[in-house]
Order: sequence, then structure tokens, then C-alpha cells
Amino acid sequence: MADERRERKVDENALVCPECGSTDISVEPETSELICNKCGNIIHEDLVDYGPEWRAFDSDQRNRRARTGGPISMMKPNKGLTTEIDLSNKDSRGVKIAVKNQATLSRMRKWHKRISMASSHERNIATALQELEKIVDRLQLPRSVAEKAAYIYKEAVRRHLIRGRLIESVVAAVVYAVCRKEGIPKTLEDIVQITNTDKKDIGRAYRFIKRELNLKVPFASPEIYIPRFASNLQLSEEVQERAKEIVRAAMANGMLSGRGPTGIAAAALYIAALEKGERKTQKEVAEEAHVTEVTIRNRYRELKELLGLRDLE
DNA sequence: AAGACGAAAGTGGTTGA
DNA sequence: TCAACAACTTTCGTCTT
Repeated sequence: MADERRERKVDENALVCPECGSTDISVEPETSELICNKCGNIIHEDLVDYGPEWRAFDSDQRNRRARTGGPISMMKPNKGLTTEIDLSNKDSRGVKIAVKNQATLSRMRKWHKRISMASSHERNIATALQELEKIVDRLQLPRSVAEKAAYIYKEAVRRHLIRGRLIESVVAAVVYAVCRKEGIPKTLEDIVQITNTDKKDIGRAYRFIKRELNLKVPFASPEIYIPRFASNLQLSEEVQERAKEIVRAAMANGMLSGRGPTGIAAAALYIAALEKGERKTQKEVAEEAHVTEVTIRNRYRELKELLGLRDLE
């Protein structure tokens, strides 16, 4: 008896963890789970509706599938689809729930309602925007990139392309796509460095988003990396210009297909630096471009052959 | 001793049957 | 789903500066 009374005295707003009795419980925003901070117990998972369970792989499929469900209102939080815990104090078989547990149930109702208020979309976007700010800030990207990325991300959310992917990965992928579109010399690697995601995830998310939203991302020209690599290697304007020339000549000869743009940029810079007497070692250039010396050598050989460059030194 | 070179084997991702 | 494939990496031995 004394136990029951003590339980009721607990703040009404707080849930009690059935495992350890702690009231230190928080909501995991990514998964909408109620989690006990003491013992890690998941008290109630999947609190909100996640929308349709299907995934469409082309627009035709999407149209067909989308029409099969009931009308979904984008105007309402949760798209008008909600889960409610009813007030009857009976379990699924209609058996009355023990008085002892009714307090817990009522607290759950309250929490559930609160959490459901913000739709999963809104919460998803809020988290994503935070992540976006972080990336844009750390990579020192212009404001316009953030805005474009946010727009694309929202579009992706609207079309249910996010589910099954980490928000962070998708944001990173979108930022990468915008950089490519805008000709900003950031590699996937750069983005991986400053986030907690791995390259695989971002790459996968990037390809998926690109395909689904029909983003047309131009081929990354090696040229855009040249100023960046050159300045980090402290090479002169002259070398830069020469390297760009080499890259353009290579492009005109159709050498780019398939090859990584950073490798070509690095090799062109390496050659240009040699020509202008600002010699850098293959290793230095390779490190800057995040490729290996071997790759530099291979591109170097190809470029030399292709352009009929005279032997150096 | 450091850098450049290239062969050989291994890796992760794409493509096409 | 699997195998072939291209690009790139890792590793290592040899040659050059």
C-alpha cells in the first residue's frame, strides 16, 4: 500500500521506468522512443506514424502506390494519421487494467499526445536543419548552399525518401550534391571528415536522392580542384594556370571518362609545378588531393602521353 | 637517404547477364 | 544475384638523384 502511494506522488508529467523506477526519461528524437536515461530501457517505441510503408523506385510506381492509400493531408501534423491511446483503461482484450498501472497509462497518454503533436516530418526537418548548419559552418560554405540544400532536403522528406536512412547521411549527401552543382571544390571525403557518417552511407544516399529527385549534377571537372590544391601547396598563379591548361587539353582529348577528378587535378598540378620549377614531390601532391602516389604516377604517365609533353628535366 | 617508378595483388563499387 | 570489370590502393623491389 505504501508503495502505491509513493508512486502516485511522483510528478504527473514524468514517466516511471518499469525496469529501474527512474523518472529520468527522455525522448530520442530520431526514433521517437521513450528511453530511460538510467538503464537504457526503451519504454515505448514507435510513438509516431511514419507514413506509408512502401517505397517507390520510379515515378510510375510511386503514382500507382500513392493512390492506393487513403487521403493523406499534408496540412495536418502526422498527415492526419495518428495513433491514440484510448481512455477506457482496458487492454486490447477488454480486460480492465489494474488500478496500479492506470497512473502510468495516463502519463503515457499525455506524453504520447505531446510527442505526436509535432509531426515526424517537422521533427525530421528540424534535426536535419541543425545538422545542415553544422556542416555548412564547418566547411565554410556560402549561405546559398545551405538554402539550396535545405530546399532539396525538404523535397526529399516530402517524397518520403528519407526513411531507412540516417538524417545525417542524407543531409551530407544533399550538401555534396549542391557543392557539385555549384562547382564548389568539396569532395565526399571532405564531408565525411566533419560528420559522423561513413562514406558508404553518404554515397548511397547521394545516388538515391539524385536519382529520385532527378537532380542533374554535372561531372566534377578536375579544374575546380586546382585552385584549392594549388593554394594549399603554395604554388603560384602561374602554375595554376598551366595546370588548368593541361586539364582542359586532357578533357578535349576525352581522357576524363571514369577517372577520379582529384587524381587528374593533382597530376596536372604536379606536371605544371615541375615545368615552372616549383617542384613538389608526388607524395606532397598526393596527400593534398587524397590520392596515392601511384595514382599521380598513372595520371602523369597518361597525361604525358596524351599531350605529348616533353620529358621534364 | 629520399624520391620516383612500376609490377602485382587486393579492395570496393558498378554493370550487365 | 552473381561474376566480370575498371579505377584505385597497398605493398614492395628497383632505379635515380
